[in-house]
Amino acid sequence: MAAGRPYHHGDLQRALLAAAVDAIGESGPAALSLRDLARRAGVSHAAPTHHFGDKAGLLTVLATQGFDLLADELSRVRARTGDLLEIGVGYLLFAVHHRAHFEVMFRPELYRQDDPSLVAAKERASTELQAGVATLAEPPDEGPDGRSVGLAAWSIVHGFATLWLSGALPGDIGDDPAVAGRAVLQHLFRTG
Amino acid sequence: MAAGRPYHHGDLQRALLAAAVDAIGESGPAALSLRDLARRAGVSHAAPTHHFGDKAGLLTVLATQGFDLLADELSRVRARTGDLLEIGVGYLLFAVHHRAHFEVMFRPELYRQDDPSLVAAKERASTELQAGVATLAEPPDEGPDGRSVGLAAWSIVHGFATLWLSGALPGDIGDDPAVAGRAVLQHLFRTG
DNA sequence: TGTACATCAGTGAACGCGCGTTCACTGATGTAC
DNA sequence: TGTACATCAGTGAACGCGCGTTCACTGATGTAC
Repeated sequence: MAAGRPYHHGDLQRALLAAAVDAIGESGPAALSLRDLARRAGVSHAAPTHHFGDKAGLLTVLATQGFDLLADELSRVRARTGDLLEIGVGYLLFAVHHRAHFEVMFRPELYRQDDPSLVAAKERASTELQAGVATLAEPPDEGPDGRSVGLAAWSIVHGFATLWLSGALPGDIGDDPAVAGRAVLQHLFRTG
Repeated sequence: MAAGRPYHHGDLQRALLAAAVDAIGESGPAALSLRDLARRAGVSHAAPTHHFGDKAGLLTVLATQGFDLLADELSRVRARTGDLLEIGVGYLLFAVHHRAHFEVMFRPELYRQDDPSLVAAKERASTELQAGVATLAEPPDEGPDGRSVGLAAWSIVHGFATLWLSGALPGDIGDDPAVAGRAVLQHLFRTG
């Protein structure tokens, strides 16, 4: 196999994305540099340009992947449990297990918000979230702000995930985000 | 007054912090450079080092200011209304009106988390938040996770603020965060 | 009221670094015939 | 089955840029006597 490193990498695009996940995990998305990714992938520093054009191009792909992964995860949990609380926990676990993706997804200034694949992936995730809210046994009162229940669900779950990732939560909250999250989320979701 | 720019600035520390707020508002905290701040303050590029040492030093001061401002704001709203929903709206408005401070506060990798002034300011804000939760008419059930009500309140408010700032919320939500926020927060806080 | 001196605040030149981008190139692969 | 050629993927040298940091310096201020 590794007979002196072939000229062609074979799967450089994927390798660079994986390197980006590692690098973001270490120093955050803003500190990302294409030269560093090339180094991690064992490739010349000009190679990434070939695949992504520039940093925003790479992060657009990463964000798109992220929204797709999130939509998949939410869909899976909904099919399995049909329970909004568990869908919320799924969102939380996605943020913790795909931290790099999650951080990029919610810093839209880092990528191309009008990219068609990105827009599509974002809509898939958004649709999934709404479908989750619709599982509530007691549907929200209708009217102009009927959707505010969905925004409340999204807010509490997103807020807990963000606070967890930033390390702002009390130190004795434990290290299992699912357990800690469920205890918190039930205060909103117990109505469902 | 401005007779040919005096050698001494007079209040450079404050001027640099104000410049930092502007710069962060434009490009986020990660893109901050001390040389840029010096330029904005009309001072040589080596001057900031004199006051803050390095970038983390400056951001530590900014984060400390932020936690102090937040504690002040929460305290004021609590004294005026005694209502957790309004305290939540106060938190939201702080995030929107002091966006640069807020963004730095919740990216602890950017500053010195063990700085004594910072720790003190953070504790003030945290204490205020707890006092706010204590205004709930119906106190939460006690036991090991009695504090989870407070974490739920913090999560929903922090999540809505974060989503608002990142532009992730639906476009037709309007441009008044207090109105939009109140509609969402009441789903959690109506019990109080 | 005056003088001497210490301290403080800001200057500007210099350095080395990592970055993104460009460019002519070369090695590898795939396809037409 | 073989050959020619187009296309694609990656190279490595070069460039200019903004950055943080260091350093000897100078202008301004405050204080002791």
